[in-house]
Amino acid sequence: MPRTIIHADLDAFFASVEQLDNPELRGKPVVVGGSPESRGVVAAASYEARRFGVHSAMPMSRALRLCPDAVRVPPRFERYIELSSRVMAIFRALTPLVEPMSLDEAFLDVSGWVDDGAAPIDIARSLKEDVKAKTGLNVSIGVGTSKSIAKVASDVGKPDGFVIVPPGGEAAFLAPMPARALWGVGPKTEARLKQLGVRTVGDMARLDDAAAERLLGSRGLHMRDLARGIDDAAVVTQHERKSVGAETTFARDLADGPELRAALARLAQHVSERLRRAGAGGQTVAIKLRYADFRTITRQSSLRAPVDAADEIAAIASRLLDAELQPGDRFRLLGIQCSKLALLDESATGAGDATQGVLWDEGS
DNA sequence: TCTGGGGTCCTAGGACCC
DNA sequence: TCTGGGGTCCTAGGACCC
Repeated sequence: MPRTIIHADLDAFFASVEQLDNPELRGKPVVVGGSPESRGVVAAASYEARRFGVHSAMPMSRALRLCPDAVRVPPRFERYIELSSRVMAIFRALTPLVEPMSLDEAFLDVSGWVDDGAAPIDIARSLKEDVKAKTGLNVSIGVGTSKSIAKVASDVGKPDGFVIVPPGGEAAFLAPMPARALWGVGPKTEARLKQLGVRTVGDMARLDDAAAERLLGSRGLHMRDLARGIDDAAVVTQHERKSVGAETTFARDLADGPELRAALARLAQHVSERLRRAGAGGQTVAIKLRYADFRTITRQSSLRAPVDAADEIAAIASRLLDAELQPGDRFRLLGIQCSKLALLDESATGAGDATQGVLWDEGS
């Protein structure tokens, strides 16, 4: 019996929320993200804005040049989290087997309903209609026998997509797609594949074991299997969190001094609060430095015991920063990250949840 | 054109141990 | 006195995802 997996992806989520909450923005190009003066990038663009070539992760300065009539809205994460929770609750009313991938995206395993005689198309349609009726948001739906197929199916249907890949039709569905369509094939891998004439997922599917490993490394066989429509990864409802970090890009490059040190203290405070909320501490503290020329380094230090206090985290981060400082250095970004997490306080509000991967934004 | 912020996983070299 | 081999941990960088 094949599984039935749904991938559900809210369309242009942050931008759609802004249009939902402010009717004046409907039908207009909307870009959500930081200001061009503070070196912001696009976190989400409405489809009206995308017609001008605007997309996620694009520098806001460029987005506004491409689409001068766009309305820029700063992100309101609390609101996105609120709506995301409502959507995830709708998913969980259908099945407990929900794996959120971000605020706007999740996998659902509805095999149980299908085993009981329900048709995948009916389950998926009612889910889509339910989200629209209860939140006003459009969700693109992909249905297939695996996560990988469902994901690609929801991608190709966007926006307001509804694509069902029947069992047995996986390889034929994937074959004409560009290799980049597969999860895990990014710009670098795509370029390497292209050099050897591998352009489509179908080309990838034809690679023999040796060629797959040579081109794609240790994950080669797995990637090649994905290209063949073979994917037995389960929908996982709980993920263990591995790290907690915070970083900030400055509006202008900073030399060492009070401003940089104040930023470091704020970042340590932020990371500390999130660790404590989860009842966890980190046994490794790392800093990330991006220089004015965009060169980026990380430096980390492992401790004898996990820490969660802001002043301790700040002290370790300061030491790492001091060790790297050279006269004349200017920085555009500073980050602090704690990893090797351990539970310190089981009674904290989200203990157990130290673990949970929750709140990513959409972006790209 | 001038490049965010939150993550995960993989690789590779060196230290260290037996 | 020319030099094994395996395992594990740590560090740093990079690809990738949303």
